[in-house]
Amino acid sequence: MTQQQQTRMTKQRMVILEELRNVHSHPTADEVYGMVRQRLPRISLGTVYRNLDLLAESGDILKLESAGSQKRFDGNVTPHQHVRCTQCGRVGDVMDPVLLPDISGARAPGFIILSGRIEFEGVCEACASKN
Amino acid sequence: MTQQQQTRMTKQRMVILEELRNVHSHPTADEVYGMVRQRLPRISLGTVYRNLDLLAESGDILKLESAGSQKRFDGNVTPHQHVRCTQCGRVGDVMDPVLLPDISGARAPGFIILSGRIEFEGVCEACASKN
DNA sequence: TCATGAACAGTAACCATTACCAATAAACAA
DNA sequence: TTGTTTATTGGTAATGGTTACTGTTCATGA
Ligand SMILES: [Mn+2]
Ligand SMILES: [Mn+2]
Ligand SMILES: [Zn+2]
Ligand SMILES: [Zn+2]
Repeated sequence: MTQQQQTRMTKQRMVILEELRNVHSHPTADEVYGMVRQRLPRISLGTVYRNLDLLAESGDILKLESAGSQKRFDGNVTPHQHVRCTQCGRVGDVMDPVLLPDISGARAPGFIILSGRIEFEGVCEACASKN
Repeated sequence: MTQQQQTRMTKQRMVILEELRNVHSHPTADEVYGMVRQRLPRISLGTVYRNLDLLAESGDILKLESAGSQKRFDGNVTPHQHVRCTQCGRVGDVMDPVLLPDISGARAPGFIILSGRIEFEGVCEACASKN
């Protein structure tokens, strides 16, 4: 009989979650680190990474992954979609009815398709004004 | 007046392109390295990375940056879509009419949306049989 | 208040990818 | 064919993001 491992609500975990819920910027782990350090100056980067993973695991936050750029995190877990700036990697929310793609006809040899999601790409204002 | 830099077709670049066109597995850079080394045992991993980038730049191959820890590469540049195994990261082709999502109504504050693409997720046969 | 061990800070290790550089070899003109 | 130019190579060091380790701390329930 494996004992269910209990989780403790630490000050660090609390602050990380609060800070993530207060912004719409989809920060990277080191950006979260910078935000949280204003309130907990002695927190370590490893603690930030560990808690971001645990919070994503438990469904309290979203982990946005894309190979080649660093992971980003989202305190808003209500269903919505994202745009990614192809130049700087910044992520924004898409303000629209979440249109789920019809994947009923999709076949892929050697794979069982479980879900489909639209990934938007574009340019953020900061990058657009640079060009 | 900047001189246009010319590109040379080296044996290494040739073999990398050929090997990529011969498989449907969407290999990672180190997997390409393993494939190419059978024909060019003295090739270096850096050369593989450099050429994968150049070939993607010139449009001869695709660089797939979907979620996962490593980028993957595709010698098939005809329009098609991909599934990614959420357990092992393997990527497969989706055999279906390419349904481009309608992004005309999509708005994202602070972003200019340029394109949208369906990301399929699922489980590959190898992982499915493990469960 | 105390005992337990989950979580911590600090730091080392890891892994994918890039950068560097002297040596090599495509490309092209003679 | 031969020589010249310089893009590209192999080998290796460096980078950047993330994860692993370890002794100490502190959240939690008895
Ligand atoms: Mn979001
Ligand atoms: Mn493909
Ligand atoms: Zn940008
Ligand atoms: Zn798999």
